[in-house]
Amino acid sequence: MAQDKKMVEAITPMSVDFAQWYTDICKKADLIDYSSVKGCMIIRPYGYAIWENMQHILDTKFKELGHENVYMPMFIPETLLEKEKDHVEGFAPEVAWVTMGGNEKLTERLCVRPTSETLFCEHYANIIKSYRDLPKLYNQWCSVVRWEKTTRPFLRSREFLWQEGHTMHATAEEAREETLRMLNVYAKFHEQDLAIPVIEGCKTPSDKFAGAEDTYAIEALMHDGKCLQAATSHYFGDGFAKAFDIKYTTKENTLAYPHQTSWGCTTRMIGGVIMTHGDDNGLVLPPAIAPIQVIIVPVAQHKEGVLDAAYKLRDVLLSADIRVKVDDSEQSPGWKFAEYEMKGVPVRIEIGPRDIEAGQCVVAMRYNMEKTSVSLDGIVDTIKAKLVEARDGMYKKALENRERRTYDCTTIDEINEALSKGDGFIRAMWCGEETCEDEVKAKTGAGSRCIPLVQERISDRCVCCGKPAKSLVYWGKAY
RNA sequence: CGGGGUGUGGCUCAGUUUGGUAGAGCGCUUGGUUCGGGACCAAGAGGUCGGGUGUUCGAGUCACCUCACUCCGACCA
Repeated sequence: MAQDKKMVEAITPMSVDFAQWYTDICKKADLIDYSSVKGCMIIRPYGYAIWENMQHILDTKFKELGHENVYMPMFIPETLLEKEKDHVEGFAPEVAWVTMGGNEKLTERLCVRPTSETLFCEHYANIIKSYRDLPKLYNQWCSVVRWEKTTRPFLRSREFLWQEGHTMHATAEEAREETLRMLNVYAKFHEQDLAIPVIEGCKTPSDKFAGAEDTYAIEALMHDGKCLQAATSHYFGDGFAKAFDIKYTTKENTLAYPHQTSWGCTTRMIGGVIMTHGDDNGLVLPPAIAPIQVIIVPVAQHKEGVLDAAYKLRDVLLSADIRVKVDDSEQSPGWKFAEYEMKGVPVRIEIGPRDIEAGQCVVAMRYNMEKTSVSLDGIVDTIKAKLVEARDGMYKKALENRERRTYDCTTIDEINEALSKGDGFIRAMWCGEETCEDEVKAKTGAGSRCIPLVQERISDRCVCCGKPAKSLVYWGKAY
């Protein structure tokens, strides 16, 4: 068996057409189907199970940190959306409107939420009266609508699932801490659970969220060298509080505006997982979010004892809280191998007459396609170790890809030369002027991605104008 | 929103140049043989050709309109 051979003919190879490869995986791994409305996708059970696993990990973490889940309406009256000027200007081009109720024209049109800052603010204005009411740490899981012009499954759909945290704090310091705390939650989730290395950073002023004082984000590098903003966390200061007249009485009996944050991540993360870990045989899922962590494929299952051994093995693993399944369908073993590789199941166990006789089974790892025979004694510990190994191996591979595609540059020419070898992260110094930011993008195609929290000084001069540099910036072509 | 590509059984596509009885492979159903990398044989079911309007004796095929998907740009989670 040649391990480097492409075993699934149905998927367009990455090297031939990365975009096509991506959509092939979305469809062939049964993650999504298209619906009859442009940009609105059907998330199928296998895709949704991935989302549920992501949700569960994050939701648990949010609650540990004191956040409470709520649900806000999906409609925002136009006047409410318009209360914060920058915010409405940022979102107006992509909101969907409801203008009719039944057969009657509404007196005020309703926006289908693109994000819920305004709704939270309206509510907070009603319930925050005293410093004793702070902080307010709310989160909601819902879908939002943004009328995108071009759409792609998970990466850019008109309706997408997400989580939005909205918090209110007595002081700016507290709110700033919260902003970074949640950014870190996202970063850890990506690195630990999704095995995706990320850069934590701050957006440049031109790239900030509409209405935010500071926008932070985590940026990941995909297999093709393009960047993906994987999650964001915003510090709002008291701008919205002022616009929505949210005031509380302090201990000293004075009136003050609270300071606000919001932070979110979306089903786009599934796209990030696909484009970070996937290969020409299909999806490769990190164990933490894989709906099936271990697939057991019985070989010659009609022979006596084979299925029983498979079920027994399943039960042992199940009792150790491993998400495991036996595929006892009538398909051939080869078909099953290919099928679960396409679906990215991290670990496959083959068990047939030869194994049973030897007290063994075959364990195949999805991320590197390695196959080994292991003893059935102590199988739980073996498989647990394999799942850890899968996460670590995937992370290492992704990090190597990022490092291979990260270039330090001090001039525009160097950027262009670096990018001629393939897309990736460009690290270069910046003076802080928007004109330079625009010029870099115009001349190289690489936009500013973020100002990393961990700063280094790779030169004293701006990569564009040559004036004294303020900060190191990551640049790249983005999804 | 600009530029390309594609819409024909569930899926992938041929047929469109030159208008004349709707095709293939895969999948599906049934029966049998198989089973350590997408098995094989036999029989069977399944399509108003994305939608609309027009031209024509006759349209999957020609014209116009429209919708969707997809790729490449600009904008965005």
